[in-house]
Formats: sequence, structure tokens, C-alpha cells
Amino acid sequence: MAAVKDAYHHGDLRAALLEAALQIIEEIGPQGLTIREVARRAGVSHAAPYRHFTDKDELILAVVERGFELLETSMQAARDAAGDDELSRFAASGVAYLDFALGYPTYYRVMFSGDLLNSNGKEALRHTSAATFKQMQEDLVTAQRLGVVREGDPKLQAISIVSSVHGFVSLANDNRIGDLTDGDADIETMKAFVLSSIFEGLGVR
Amino acid sequence: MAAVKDAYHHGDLRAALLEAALQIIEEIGPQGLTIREVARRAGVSHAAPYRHFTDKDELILAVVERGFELLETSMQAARDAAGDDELSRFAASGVAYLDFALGYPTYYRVMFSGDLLNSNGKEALRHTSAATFKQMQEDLVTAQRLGVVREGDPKLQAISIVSSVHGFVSLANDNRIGDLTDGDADIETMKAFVLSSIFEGLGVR
DNA sequence: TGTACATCAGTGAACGCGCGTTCACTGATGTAC
DNA sequence: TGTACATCAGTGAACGCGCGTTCACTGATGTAC
Repeated sequence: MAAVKDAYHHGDLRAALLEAALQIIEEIGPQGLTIREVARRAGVSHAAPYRHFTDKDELILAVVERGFELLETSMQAARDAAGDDELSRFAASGVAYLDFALGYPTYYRVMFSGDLLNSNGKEALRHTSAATFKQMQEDLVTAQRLGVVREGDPKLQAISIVSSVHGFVSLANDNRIGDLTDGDADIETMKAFVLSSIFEGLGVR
Repeated sequence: MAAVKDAYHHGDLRAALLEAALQIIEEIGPQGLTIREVARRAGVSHAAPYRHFTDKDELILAVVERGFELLETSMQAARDAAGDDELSRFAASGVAYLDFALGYPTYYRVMFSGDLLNSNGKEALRHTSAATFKQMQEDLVTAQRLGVVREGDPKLQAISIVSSVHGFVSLANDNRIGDLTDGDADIETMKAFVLSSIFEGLGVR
């Protein structure tokens, strides 16, 4: 809705284009994301985006990168805010992940749906998510050592956690949960329940 | 690879087109699914599919329907094979669901990704999945009554189960699990672990 | 069994469309003097 | 402060492409007699 400031020398067209891209994915879905529509929403000719991105994939990748920055920042902030207790820090970053996914469903979708990216983008994504996954396993090993999480293969435990979380936010973000429950659903209650089920499964005490 | 039998009067072009559609989604992804490519793979002109489907959406919907038939059949078969014990029947149908999703990842993707369907298709999907979900809740109520599942809101329990399962198969089918674990992953072991985590979370005994 | 004919599955040319990308251009902005 | 000029962000026309869909057609098949 933001009025175009100046026809010429937009100011920050790059950011406006990324914003428009998110908006499109949110309203129409990933298949509606075209350079021309992005330009349209930014109030600019369809050739203008090429001043800022060499091609469509680069634009999408820029959205993904911004999303990962946001995610990493908020997970780190949650960790820091949780103090010194390892389990608290671990739980806090998990909750932050969930909050990010539920609070920025469009980012989440772009970052993890995969359908949008070409192979280069997927490679970048692979590295980032592998790093997060490694971190998670280390946290689990620590938690096991502290005796707050059941002994077991941390890789399997991590897969199980990621499955629950990814499944829940995917369902929530696709509005599938409303379908399943006939609208009789409080997302916060469900979030809490899913989290407690995860902890239950890990044998957290 | 199957040779085209006859140029004219194909025999069962309809089935061949559905088969081709699945193949495309498997190899290229949903965004590669076009009427023209489907026709190409079936060895037929790009106008031929219109003898069997009024438009592209109808073709996709036909794939989805065949997928749901397969799913329902195999879940019912698993139930029947599990005997009289309610909990066994419930667990068996859950395992059947997982096996379907992992054994027919392409069907699963078409059926649950949502990106492929227009609004009519989504409506059909909504009804089917709502019915399955209702059934699941009834099973949980029974299991609670029998004292094998922890007391609690069956809707929340069901959401938690569906989240885990959907998350796991989504990750597995997108090859995301290989990314996360550097290929060091046995899908069967993971499947078993995820299932046991679900039961753990439900307090099954 | 043979023939005439209706049916209907598949053909191939054509349509309009929106896409990604390119290119010569224009004119606003910033800077050196 | 004023002027000349280089820069470079955005324009709009144009390209080739693959898409979904339509349409008049053709020729193989099935059937009535």
C-alpha cells in the first residue's frame, strides 16, 4: 500500500522488491512469484528489477537469505535471554524457531518449501540447515550428559523433533489445521501441546 | 519407457496420462506438470488429453483421487489385518499411513502439497482429510477409554500425531533428511524412532 | 462373412497470454571545478 | 554558489518461449444389416 516515493531513483527499490516478493508469496503463493509481478507491486517497470538482481533466482535467494538472518538472530536472542542453563537455552531456541515459523509463515515457506529455488539456492539452503541440525545434536548430547534428556542417538532425537516442528508449522501455515478441526482450534494451545509432546518423547525431566 | 501401443486408439490413454503426470512430478516437480509435457510422455499430441479431461485441473484431481483410493484401501487393509484389538488396529493404520507416504512419495506430494490444486480440488481434499482426522480422534477416545493412551483432548493429540507424521514424510520425501544427516541415515530406523516418539508422547502403554 | 456408416480418439495448426530477459534510451542525481 | 559532465537507476519496446485451450480434420474402430 506504501505509495511509491519517486518514479525515478526510488530510494530503496531493492528492499521494496524483496518486500513485494514476500507479499506475492503470501497472497498468491510461490507459483505467482514472477519478476513482472514483483515490479508491478513495487510500482516500477518490469525491467527495473534487473538493476538490482541479475535474474529471478537471485531475487528469491535474497529473500531466503533475509529470512535466515531473521531466524538466526531470533534464535540467538532467545538463547541469550534464557540464561546459563543449557536445557533452558535449548528449549528457548526451539520455541524461538516455532515462533519464527508461525510468526513469519511466508518467510518460512520460502525458506523451506524448496519449490522456489534452483539448484544453487538449494545448495546454500543445505549448508545452513545442516549447521542448525548439527547444533541441535550437540545440544541434545549436552542435555543427555546433564541427565535431562533420555539417552539415545541424538541424530534420531533431532530428526524426531524437526519432524514434529516442521509438520506442525507446515500444517498451520497452509491453513490445514483449520480444515482438520473445523476451525475449532486455538493455535497457541496446539503449539504448547506439540512442544510438550516433543519433550515427553525425549523423556525430558 | 513403455512403448506406445498404437498411435491411434491408444487403449487406455487416460491411465497413461495419469501415470505420466506422476512421473513428471517425481522427476521435475509439481511446477513441471503441464498438459503438454504429460502428452509428450504419453507419446501423444498435446491436444489428445482434452479427450479425457476437460482441463488441467481435472487431470490433477484425477491423480489426487487415485492417490486417496490407494491410501484408504491400504489403511483399511492394515486395520483388518490387525485383528480385533483396538489399539493394534489404530497403530496399524498409522503405520500404513506412514508406509503409504514413504512408499508413494509422489502421490503423497500431490495429495498434500496443495500447490497443485485449484480451489475446487482443495475443497475435495478438505473433506477427505477432515474425515480421516475425525476417525483418528475417535480411535484416540477409544484408546483412552481402554487406558492405553493418556487422558487428554483427542484433538490436540491428533494434531500432534499428524504433525510428526506429516513433518517426517515431508522431510523424507524432499530428501531433506539426507541433507540434514550428511547421508548417514537409515530411513527405516528413523521411521521406527519417530513412531515410538509419537507413542511415547501419547503415554501409550 | 462382407459392406456401409456412425462414432469418437487422436492430430496438428493456430490463438492469445504472460513469462524472463535484453537493449538502446532518458533523465535525475552527485561531483569536480 | 554555479556549471559541466559522468554516472547509473529506471523506461518501454521488443525478442523468443512454452503454456492452456480450441478447432476443423482424419482415420481407425465397432456395429447394423
